Formats: sequence, C-alpha cells, structure tokens
Amino acid sequence: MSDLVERLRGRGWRMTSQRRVVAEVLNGDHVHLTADEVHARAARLLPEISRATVYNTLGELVSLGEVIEVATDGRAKRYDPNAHRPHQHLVCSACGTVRDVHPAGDPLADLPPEERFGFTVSAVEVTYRGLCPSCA
Amino acid sequence: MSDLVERLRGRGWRMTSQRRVVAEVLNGDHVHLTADEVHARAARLLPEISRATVYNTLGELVSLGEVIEVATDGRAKRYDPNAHRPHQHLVCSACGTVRDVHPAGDPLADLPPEERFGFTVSAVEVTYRGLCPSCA
DNA sequence: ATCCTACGTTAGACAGAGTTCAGGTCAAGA
DNA sequence: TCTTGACCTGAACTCTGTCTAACGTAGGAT
Repeated sequence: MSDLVERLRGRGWRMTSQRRVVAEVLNGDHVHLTADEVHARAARLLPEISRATVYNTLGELVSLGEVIEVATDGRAKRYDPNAHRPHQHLVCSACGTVRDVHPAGDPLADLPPEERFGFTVSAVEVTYRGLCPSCA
Repeated sequence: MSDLVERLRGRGWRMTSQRRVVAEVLNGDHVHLTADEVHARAARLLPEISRATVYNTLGELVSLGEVIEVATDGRAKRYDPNAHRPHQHLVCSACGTVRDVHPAGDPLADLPPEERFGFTVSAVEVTYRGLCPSCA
C-alpha cells in the first residue's frame, strides 16, 4: 500500500497531507473500515481533517480501483484496500467482523444465459454469513 | 402469499388492517419494493397507514422468514416475498431494478474448510451486477 | 525562490433511509 | 360487551452520505 502514493502521483493526483493520511489508515490486510472509522483514525494523525474530505478521498480511491466498497449489511459501507487480488467476504452475523476469503469456482460462469434476462452482467459479489469463533 | 395471512395468524400474529394491506402489496413474483414503495402502495388501500408501521411490519416479516431483505447498494433496501425457493439476485447498476435468478452450482461448497477461519458458515448471498436491457 | 491558480479542503447545511417514543386505538379472548 | 395488552400514529431523532460556498495550498510557471 505504500507504493499506492506513487501510483496515484503517477496518475496526476495532487498529493496532500489529507490524502496521504487516508491512504495510510487503509494500509494492511483484512482492513474493512467504515468511512466514519477511517475519519476517526485519520483525525488521530491530522486532527483538522473533515468528514467531507474523507468521503471524497474514499470515493476517488474507489473510482481509481485502488479500494473496494463493501456493503456488508444495511448499515455503513466498508472500504477494503485489498483490490489487487479478487476475493469475496465472510461476515459474522453477530459482531460484523469481515474476513477476505478465496472460494473455488467462478460464480459468473454459474449463471446461464437464459437466467440473465438480457442484462449485461459485469460483476458478482459473494457474501458468506455465519458466526466467527468468538461469537459461536 | 394469500395463505401467508393464515400462517401468520397461526403464529399468534394479531391481524390488523395495516398488516393485511402490507402483505397484500407484497403479493406476486419478482416483487422487490423499497419500504417507501410499499408504503405508497399500501396508502392507496389504507390512506392513514404510517411509515413506522410499514417499517415495523416489514421487519417482522423478515424475522419470521416470510420476506427477504435485499441490500442492493447504497440505496434503500428492497423486500422480496419470494422466500420459499432459494434464489439469488441480479441488480441493474444504473436503475436498481432487481431480478430473481437461479444459478447452477452451490457457492457454499466452493468455500473450502481452510478458507473458513473457524467460522460456522450458514448462508451465502450472491449478487450479480450489470446493466438491464433498458439501461444498456 | 516566489507567484498563480486550479484543484483540494473545510464547516455546516441538507437529504434520504430508517428508528424511537409518548400517547391514542383496537383485535380478540373472557 | 368489557378489558387489556398489543398495535398504530406522527413527529422528532439518528445515522450515512452529499452539496455548497468560501478559503487554503501543491506544484508548475516565471
């Protein structure tokens, strides 16, 4: 994720302290923070950062394909920096914890043409639900 | 869906005009209304019905397993009365339209034990995304 | 090194979806 | 018919997220 800053600069991104801090907060594996959590952590490094900037920056990172938006429940979206490798999500129904998982098979191939109703299908999301070890 | 009223009464549900109207509105195949749409249609039959009652009733139907909640995106949740037959959803990224689909294969079987991280996996949701014929 | 300016940031108002609450209403059993 | 606890209502409220107008600044131009 540290070369992310370089990739973004190469794409003409103006680098600001706010954007750097948001990228820093999203660093790591199995990170699935909500926008508010990103804002809270970013504010520990840069107290004046505003909510609007966090939302703007996250939206830009999503458009650039550097971060994936995950809607695990009806609540706030979560942001997943692990956009390099395709993966799915395993969500604990009790505490909301999210894990990245890598199932076998290709769900897109499982949808036959006659079940597509003329849609141009471009993506598929799989969400596994259950109880994590601590909640079971 | 008409025997739904009987099933609910059998479970000790107090039957009111409001609940009857919400159940009526949800009748049919490929129905995926938002709470607001349910409220609008219910209000045509029972003008004084309140939003809170619609939300309460939908929530109860979901807990009872009679209706499935579909979180299509950042938008409003949709409510799917087709809870009897297992199925997945195909969502238009542009207009939010939802279709029920029946893919081949079992996504649960595609998640090997070493990818479950000790979770007790009990369910899986698959959401296909793309453009519907009108939006393409 | 400094200046310019277009791009970025900020605070706060706003909007959509959903929840809560106090008080009035009514389904259904006695 | 009476009673009562479950149900309904409307309004205020919370939570997420977006928009706007004024201000700040990164980085190329000079």
